[in-house]
Amino acid sequence: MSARSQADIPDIVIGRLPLYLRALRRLQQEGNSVTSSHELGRRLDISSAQIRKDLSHFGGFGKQGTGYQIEFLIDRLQAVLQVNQEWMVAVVGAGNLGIAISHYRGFQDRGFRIAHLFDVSPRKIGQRIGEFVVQPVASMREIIRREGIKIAMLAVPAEEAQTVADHLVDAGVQAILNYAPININVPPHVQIQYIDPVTHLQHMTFYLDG
Amino acid sequence: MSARSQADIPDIVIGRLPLYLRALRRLQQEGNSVTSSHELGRRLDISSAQIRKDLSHFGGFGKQGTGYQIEFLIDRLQAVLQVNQEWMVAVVGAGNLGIAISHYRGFQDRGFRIAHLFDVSPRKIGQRIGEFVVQPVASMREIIRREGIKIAMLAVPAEEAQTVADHLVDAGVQAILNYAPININVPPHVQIQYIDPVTHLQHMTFYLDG
DNA sequence: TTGCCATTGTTGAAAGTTTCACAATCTCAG
DNA sequence: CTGAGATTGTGAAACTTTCAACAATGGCAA
Repeated sequence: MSARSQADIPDIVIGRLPLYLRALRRLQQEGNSVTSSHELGRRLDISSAQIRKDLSHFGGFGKQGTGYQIEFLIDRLQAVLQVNQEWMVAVVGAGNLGIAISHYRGFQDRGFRIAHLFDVSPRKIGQRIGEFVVQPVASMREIIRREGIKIAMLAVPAEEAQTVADHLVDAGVQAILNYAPININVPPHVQIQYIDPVTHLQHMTFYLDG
Repeated sequence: MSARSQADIPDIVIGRLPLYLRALRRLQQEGNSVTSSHELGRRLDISSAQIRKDLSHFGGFGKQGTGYQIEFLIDRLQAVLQVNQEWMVAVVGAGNLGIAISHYRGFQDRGFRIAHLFDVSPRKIGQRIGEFVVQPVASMREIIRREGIKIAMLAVPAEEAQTVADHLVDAGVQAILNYAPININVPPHVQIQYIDPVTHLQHMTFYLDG
């Protein structure tokens, strides 16, 4: 991992912080104000020692004998992950998936807001999808530049993913969440993550009998 | 990981096999018939040594001096992952996400076929979604049992995910891909994997400047 | 056939990650 | 105030994963 590697914390630790955050918000919703590494661990199926060690990278957030103040810990983790602000996100691809993403209400309160939905197809451009009007990929670069958008979600066919990613990077995007079932190459200063349900399914079928 | 741990191969290795498979199919589509650990590694951003070591767990698939026959390697990996057959999959939740999943054409040729789409809402039951008619969750157990379905995708609200998962396990499902943004607990003989785009986004924002 | 180049499979070392175990410290009841 | 019980933060140990290096081997050209 590159760039801001804040005091050299392992990437694998960073990857668990969103899970802690998600579980903490749930605990809070359920009416709790305090929790412990044991309780969190039980819920997440992660050892309590691991949770304590992960959190200790960022300072002593807990209190011996008592545990962690949920609200305080949520605040600190949001600050660490920089999701105590709202990031604008561009979605590219207005097929079934892009449309489902655009309708999803779950980004809002976790630090993200979809700002634009792009597609190449003349059939789709101009169409209204929820609160968005599909915009042409041709104007993507200028819009992303102008609005300083740093994050994009890629929901285009595999064949187009690399090309679109190149355009996004050129426009200044620094983080891409790629839903296309293909690996894409980006410069080292750009973050990339993948979502491909089939890889998860294939991982699980290894263990099934029959 | 539990159950069939075929000669004790690390789970992290199993998790990479679907990526190898995906890249190999792409290489094949592009007209290649042979590849090497270096070429695969370059595409996947994984070291060639790692790829050779991973593959060596399952036997010597390559030839010194030449590399790997793509078609042969695809066959072997599909056999290892047990995706040289077609698994029936049940989708639970006919919201935007469940609908997008049901329309997705990308499962077919990678070992999976969506067999049913379930929902609780009377408004949705009976509705036609692509090639499926939404069926009541009430009849889920019987259908899954009868047809011997082993895999389910969960696209219901977080609040209902644990309950639905319990029903699925009770019905005999052995692998669950959970799209709800919440951790769920299942017995050790059941595989579970998660897809939550927000956790990926939050992972990446850690590294962004600003 | 020989020699050169490419590439695998494998070993052992290095790097990274998780777990253990416990002193330090906090809370609370008596 | 004291002692019991709970829980954190952490250094060291155990374990896992990745990487580097290279002998062995195959293909091919001359």
